[in-house]
Amino acid sequence: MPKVETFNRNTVLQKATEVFHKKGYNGTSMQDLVDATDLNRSSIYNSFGSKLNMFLEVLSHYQSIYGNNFSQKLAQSYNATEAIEAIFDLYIHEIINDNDRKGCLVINCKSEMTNQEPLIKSFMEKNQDRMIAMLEDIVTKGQMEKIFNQNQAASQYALYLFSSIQGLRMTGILNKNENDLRNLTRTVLKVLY
Amino acid sequence: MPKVETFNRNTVLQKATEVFHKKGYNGTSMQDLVDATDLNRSSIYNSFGSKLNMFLEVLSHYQSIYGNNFSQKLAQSYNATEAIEAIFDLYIHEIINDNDRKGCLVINCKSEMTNQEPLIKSFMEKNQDRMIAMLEDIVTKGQMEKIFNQNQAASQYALYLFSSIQGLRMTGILNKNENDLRNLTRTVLKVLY
DNA sequence: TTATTTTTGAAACGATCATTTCATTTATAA
DNA sequence: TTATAAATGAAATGATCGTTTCAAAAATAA
Repeated sequence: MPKVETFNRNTVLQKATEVFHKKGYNGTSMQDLVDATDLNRSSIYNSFGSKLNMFLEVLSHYQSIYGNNFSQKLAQSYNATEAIEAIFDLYIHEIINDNDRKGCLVINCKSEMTNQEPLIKSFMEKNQDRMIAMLEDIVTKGQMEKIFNQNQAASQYALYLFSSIQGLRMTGILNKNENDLRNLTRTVLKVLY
Repeated sequence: MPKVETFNRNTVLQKATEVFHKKGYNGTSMQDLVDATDLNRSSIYNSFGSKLNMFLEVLSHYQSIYGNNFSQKLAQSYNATEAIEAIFDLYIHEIINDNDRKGCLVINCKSEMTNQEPLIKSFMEKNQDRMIAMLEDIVTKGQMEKIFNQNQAASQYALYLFSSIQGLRMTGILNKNENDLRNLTRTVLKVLY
């Protein structure tokens, strides 16, 4: 019966992600999205409902890609040290490859919209919970393996690492010196040992 | 000859700061600024030139207030430990009092505009240099006083602290638990000793 | 082929965007 | 008081905002 959706939803989301990432939510116009996605204005509204709704899908899409990268790296690591280093390594690469200094889409959105859009706020809360749970998992394993010390509860170290990642990502917007970033990471992780 | 500027420029900047802080640069309209400052549209353009120009003045204003707070705290501290703790303490209070989760005006702006506005980018570079210089100063003193270790150069520790502050400020948008934040700060500073 | 359902294109919606214009008001210096 | 120059108010600028509308095109199932 129906004419089926012709465009590839992931491709469209990828294009939309690039625009939102570059210009931010408020800096992106619907015309920008029409131009970037090669979709008709009506098709966007048919498929995504509104600009905010499309952005929320973009966020989830971006998050799931990140999540997959994490899972892949974590699966490859033999112990907690490798795991945590793999994660920071991933961010350092992200920073160095971010030539136009866009920063992190999620962090940018957190600072732009958390206090304005309830749906964004709850996305950020879930994101934070998820990140901290993952980090706490790694720390707990490291502590059980006696690789990490027990000076702090795993949950506290997880919050510390979560905070450090956000700091690293913000710092990396202007400082892309790999030595600096690796040194910074070493300093952050030192407290665990 | 001339009629002199009647409004108080600092008061106007303060009002404008509140709006930009709450809504971000792209989220703030000239109408918002007219409403908030009780200034006429023409007067704003006469006195500030453009929205971007007014925002740049707002940033400087905000920065100078912060700078004064820093100087005051630093003058009151007897050694490097007290100095660095005073700074983190200042941010923790800032976070806890930020009831509507606006975050830090400068950090928000860094993530929103660094890749879009050259004038903002250079402001952020200067801001980073200034912050790191201040932190390096404290670390150097702490190292000379043998309070801090010498495992890393003062400049590297300064970058680490700068990064940690940004992380703390971003984390504080959603997590306002004072125990968590103090614990986080302790963990950050532990590496110095 | 035909009926059905969705996508598409183009135009239009009213609202709002940052900025400009200009005549009027206001306050100063002479 | 009078000449001068800036501040002010109100309206208008053209562009762009997010969103809606609707007839035409397209693709499927029968």
